Amino acid sequence: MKQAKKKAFRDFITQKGLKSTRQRDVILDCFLASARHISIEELYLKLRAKNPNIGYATVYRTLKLFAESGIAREIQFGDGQTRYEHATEGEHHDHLVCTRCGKIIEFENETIEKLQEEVAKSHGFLIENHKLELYGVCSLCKK
Amino acid sequence: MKQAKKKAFRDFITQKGLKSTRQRDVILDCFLASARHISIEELYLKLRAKNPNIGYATVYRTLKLFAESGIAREIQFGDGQTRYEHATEGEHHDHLVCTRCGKIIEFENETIEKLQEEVAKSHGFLIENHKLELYGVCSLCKK
DNA sequence: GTTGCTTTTGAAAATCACTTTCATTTATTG
DNA sequence: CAATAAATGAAAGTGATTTTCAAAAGCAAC
Ligand SMILES: [Mn+2]
Ligand SMILES: [Mn+2]
Ligand SMILES: [Zn+2]
Ligand SMILES: [Zn+2]
Repeated sequence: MKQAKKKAFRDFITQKGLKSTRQRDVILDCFLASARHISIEELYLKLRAKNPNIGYATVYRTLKLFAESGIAREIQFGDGQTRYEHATEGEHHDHLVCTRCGKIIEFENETIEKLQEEVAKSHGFLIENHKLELYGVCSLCKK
Repeated sequence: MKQAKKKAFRDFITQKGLKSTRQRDVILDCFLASARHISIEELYLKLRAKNPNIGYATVYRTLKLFAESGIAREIQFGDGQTRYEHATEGEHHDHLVCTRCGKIIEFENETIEKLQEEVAKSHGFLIENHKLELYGVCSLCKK
């Protein structure tokens, strides 16, 4: 899993004629070792702990590269911070977000996806991507 | 329709012990006379045309009040600008957004909504609200 | 209507999340 | 080893939104 992503990113770097740098390696390792849906700030702080002089801009730039290479996906949950999650080629899921504790659950629902296609078709639209987020209270916070 | 919203906002103002001001009236009229999904900047410019000294901050503050009172809903289509749309108590719809021309189509799909509830239930979640946006190419832009 | 107390307003400054700039450092290629 | 092109980090810049604060309304209660 992690090795596959590392290889995918190395390939991306090579094929684009970019350079392999110590920073990119460190950021990739840290990202892959992190929980899903990490914010840039969170990742940056985690990185700074072991690499006190890594630049803020470098983290931003590198995460964009991860997304471009397909190993990460950028997500916005509307709290003003961009988050990145691990992505895998051809995989897709949507999110349940607890508005109390911030817990995030991922889910896939084939039927919903099909219905989305139908809605789009009925309006002559060709879907490129979509965003489905369910906000509410998780089982623990319901107490 | 418009009268109902005006009354709803007046009631909100009264019940909250807020004041009725010329600015709030003007902004409400302009908002109600505008197309759906208007950005704050757009509304501000429209307002300035007839009220050259209305403040930027006042428009921001007032739109938040509209949302709080239930007559408007804040939406983010990921272009970095907050938009507001007319909202009606008990009504809900989702969006199809053209990534080429910006066209927005509203739709409702009962089946999708029911399936969302099922997904939430299966994870012990209680949904408070949700966001479903389908991004793609509209029929005109497909040419 | 005047007074007195609050809330609201507008202009400007501040904030926040990012993005750009640019001089310096680093990776890669011959 | 150069030579060269890309990457980095610190700091400045952006753009949307928010806050600050002194002046200007609202809204009672006289
Ligand atoms: Mn996810
Ligand atoms: Mn709408
Ligand atoms: Zn929770
Ligand atoms: Zn279009």
